[in-house]
Amino acid sequence: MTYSIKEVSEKTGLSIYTLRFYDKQGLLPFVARNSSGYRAFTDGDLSLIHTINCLKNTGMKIKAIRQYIDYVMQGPATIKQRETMLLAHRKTVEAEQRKIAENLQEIDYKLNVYQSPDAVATVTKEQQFVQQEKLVNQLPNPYAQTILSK
Amino acid sequence: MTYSIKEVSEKTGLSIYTLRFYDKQGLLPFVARNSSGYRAFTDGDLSLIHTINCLKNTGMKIKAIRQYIDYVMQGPATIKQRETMLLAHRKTVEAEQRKIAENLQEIDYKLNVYQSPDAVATVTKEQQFVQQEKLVNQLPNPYAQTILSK
DNA sequence: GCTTGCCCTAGAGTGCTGTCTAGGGTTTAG
DNA sequence: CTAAACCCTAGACAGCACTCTAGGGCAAGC
Repeated sequence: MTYSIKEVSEKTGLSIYTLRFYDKQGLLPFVARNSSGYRAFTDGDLSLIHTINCLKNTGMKIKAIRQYIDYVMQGPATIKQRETMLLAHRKTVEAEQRKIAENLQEIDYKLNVYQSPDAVATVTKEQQFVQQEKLVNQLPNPYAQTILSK
Repeated sequence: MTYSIKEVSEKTGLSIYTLRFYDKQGLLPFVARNSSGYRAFTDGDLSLIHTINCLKNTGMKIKAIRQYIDYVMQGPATIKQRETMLLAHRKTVEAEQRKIAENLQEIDYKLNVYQSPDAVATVTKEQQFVQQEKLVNQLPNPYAQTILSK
């Protein structure tokens, strides 16, 4: 049993365009063609596409994914290289995750300000401060309202 | 005290090109100009650029960041809208984080296979399986080595 | 007054990842 | 036999976020 590109598109959520694009980029060298030149996807192919999707979803570049797939196509001899690649990738993904978490914390800090009962006072004070800075340096005030008490 | 674009570039890690690009995109309407037409960044401006950076680092699109900055420029009246935006953004970032974590788990599964003492056997068996699939469906075998023990 | 090292704008170019179009072949049901 | 619904390729186009170039202004030191 094999699947057409449309069926694979529905199974994976990748558009037909994307599947053909990936093929063009050398990500799907394992997909065979039938006698009419149509792509005939097997279950094993789907499993590999799933792996490609995981790598893509974690931010790996297409060029790097192609490198990984190339290793897969060369068989068991490249297990060590694959391990090295995936370890390095995991490391970068984890670093990226940490960075995002940190930035999210700063956003949460902003949110706390906005959700506090003193939000208006805090924000007004901040705006006064930046307007004061512009004033001191003889710069135009770019803000909508001028809020400068005394 | 104000900062030149070069100083801000060094402080923030954003290239001068990127800072000017952000300005062109309407992300820096708060940055004033001195008498020579040069951008004069204040400390308050740096703080806002920091916020922009947090939003960008968590994947917010420039267009959405501009919307947020527009709210900031309108003063305390838009606190509610800012809160709504940041809450929605936090939700999408958290969803994205979860998705990445899930995909990373699948990559870890692959890594476990590669790191196991039976790695060669497992990978060989997988390759035999996919080659068998191709054979059964009368498709060419795209793999480097044919490993098909009876 | 001239070189050096900044600053500016407008707009072209790049890299990546798709997405779509044009032109054409195949398969199946009526 | 033909219409509908698939499939194919090559290559154009798009969206995003920069990155760079060309052409020119300003400020400080020699």
